[in-house]
Amino acid sequence: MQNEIDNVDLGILRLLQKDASLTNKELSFKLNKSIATIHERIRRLKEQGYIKKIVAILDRKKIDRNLISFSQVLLNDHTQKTLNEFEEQVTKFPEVMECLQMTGAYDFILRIATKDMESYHDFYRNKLATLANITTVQSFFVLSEPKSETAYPI
Amino acid sequence: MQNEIDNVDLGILRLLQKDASLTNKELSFKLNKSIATIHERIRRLKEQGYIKKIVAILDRKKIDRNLISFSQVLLNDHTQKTLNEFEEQVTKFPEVMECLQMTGAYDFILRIATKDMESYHDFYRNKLATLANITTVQSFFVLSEPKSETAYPI
DNA sequence: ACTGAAAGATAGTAGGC
DNA sequence: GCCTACTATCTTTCAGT
Repeated sequence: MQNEIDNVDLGILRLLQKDASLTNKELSFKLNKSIATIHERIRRLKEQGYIKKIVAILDRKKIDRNLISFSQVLLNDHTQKTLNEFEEQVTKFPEVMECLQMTGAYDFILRIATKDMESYHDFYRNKLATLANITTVQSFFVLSEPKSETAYPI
Repeated sequence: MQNEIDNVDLGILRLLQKDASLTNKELSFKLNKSIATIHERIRRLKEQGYIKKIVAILDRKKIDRNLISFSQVLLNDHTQKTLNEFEEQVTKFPEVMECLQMTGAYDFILRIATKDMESYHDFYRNKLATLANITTVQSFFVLSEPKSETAYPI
């Protein structure tokens, strides 16, 4: 079993990133391969970890997540212990959709989804700000989303 | 047709956000409803826009997107024309996965996915920096991803 | 609104090229 | 590695409650 990827695999990944509800039959037509071939390719792409998961993307406004905040966090120090503790605790908060350790002036960027500014404030005061070793938190809020993609162009 | 959502709908959304390859049969078992009911609920959730799309999430490192940058962009002015032009042009770049207009010191945050620092540099010099009306670009790079979720806890 | 069952479509498997 | 053909399973529809 080789670990290289060809144009058929790329085509499958390209299409499934945009719409994973496409059937093998539809893929086989678009990519000029038999259904069985498509089936086997998808099995391999999952097995080899190219496809991590298939998920439903929801309209966040419909489920009352109207406010997205990006919060840049600076910690007091950067010992293994402090970093691990912060990560462990902050990733437990359901409001935190994303926690990324970054280069630059701040240590982490958090993407935080809440119902509105009031619930963000509540999260900030009663959850985020209670964590140990935080020096600074700088928050920005999303005004509009001209582009938001999960699909990598490949 | 009512636009309210009940516990069965919530259960479906909760499960499909995590794994949209679940069959109606599996959902019907987990939620104690008939297959036909699940089927009808999902149809409605799509029709009403709760479920925007079903997508495959890829492992970006497997497809050679090893570097993620967050770039904060400040524009020269904030006329309708300048904002629209910037949005229109920056969203066309395939490297730009996300373009968010923000409150605060900067106007936009971009999430940029490239192969490595060299290809980021190429993008920056030959694409992003060529756009009109940019005052400042401040970029940070992802070191690690302690948490990265597409599923809202509901 | 929910259900069970029928009909049609798709996924998954196996054997041959 | 790709295909056709087969079987199991799933989706989709619909009459009945």
